[in-house]
Amino acid sequence: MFKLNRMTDYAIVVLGALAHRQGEILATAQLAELTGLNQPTVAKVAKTLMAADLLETQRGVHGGYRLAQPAAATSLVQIVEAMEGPIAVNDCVDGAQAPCAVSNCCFMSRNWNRVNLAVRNALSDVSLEDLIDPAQLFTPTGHQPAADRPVSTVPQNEILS
Amino acid sequence: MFKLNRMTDYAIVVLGALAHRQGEILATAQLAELTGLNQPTVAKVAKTLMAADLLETQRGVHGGYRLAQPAAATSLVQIVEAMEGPIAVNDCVDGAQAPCAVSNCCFMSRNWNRVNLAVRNALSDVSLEDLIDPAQLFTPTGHQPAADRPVSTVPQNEILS
DNA sequence: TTCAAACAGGACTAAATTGGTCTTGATTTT
DNA sequence: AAAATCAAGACCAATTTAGTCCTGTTTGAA
Repeated sequence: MFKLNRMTDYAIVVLGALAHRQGEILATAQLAELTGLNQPTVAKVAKTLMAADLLETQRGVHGGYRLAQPAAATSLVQIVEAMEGPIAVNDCVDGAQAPCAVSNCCFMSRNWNRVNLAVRNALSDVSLEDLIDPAQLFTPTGHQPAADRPVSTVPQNEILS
Repeated sequence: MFKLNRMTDYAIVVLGALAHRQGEILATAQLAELTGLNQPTVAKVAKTLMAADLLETQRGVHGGYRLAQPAAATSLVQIVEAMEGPIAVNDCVDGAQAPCAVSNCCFMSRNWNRVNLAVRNALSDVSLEDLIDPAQLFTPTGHQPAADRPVSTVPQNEILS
């Protein structure tokens, strides 16, 4: 558990593709080709990332998206919070807009904040630049768009080890 | 996001009630009364906690549940993993039973493991004992079982501050 | 011995969330 | 003016989660 949404996963891949071609403006169709995602999905992800100021847009014929800041300046916490909202293991912490669903909230608030902070710190320690190391990724031949669940065709052991 | 399931929230409350009456065997009906949850829900939570060896059971007429270990020895990470399975922000880490849903897995594995470890450490720093400080909680009068969404009636400011 | 209280282990349904697609409109370049 | 592209949001399908229920088994007491 504590799993990221699929959309966050997509966002990382899309941002990774853009980081790899830093400065270039890429249309959603190009991004779809590079990442193996469907174009509408890329568009949806890009819109969410736009709202968080992680992307810049250019509309019109040769429009598309580009990173709003250098890859080294974008941390995982920004990406995750852009896609999933503020980090909060339950409703009792930080913003605390909702009242406690059950009773554990009130007397646990301090501990929950500690947990949240640790998660945030871990995520902010990883930058987008850290993720695009193997440069051979994000080449169209390396991926094939699949109908419902695009899967990387890059051999795992080659990179992991 | 990164939010805990409702069931995990319930588990914490149930364990808190048991911790507060350490050693005593409480039936699900009693736990329901103490926590403001419905009895079937308490039963379900207890079964899950049993499977994780966090509770001991006594069957039969005067049966019920009791903590399997002292509250100080039970950490949040045990509770969370009991209810939600192993901590893994995505499928690329630790067990890694599933192949990468998208391509970010392979080259991010190291970073994801770092994040997971930080989350686990944060959760293991908080024990069940830390949670039952305000002893006046878990008195039947302090809660009223609600139909669908039991809400604590304890004034927040009194404890939080 | 019998009965009732309690847990064991699932199956099952309903609700909520998430993922993915589509449509209509605005903007920009050619 | 037309085509390519993003903007914004509605919408449906799939998945996950929450909650309930049913049929057993175990245990203590009458």
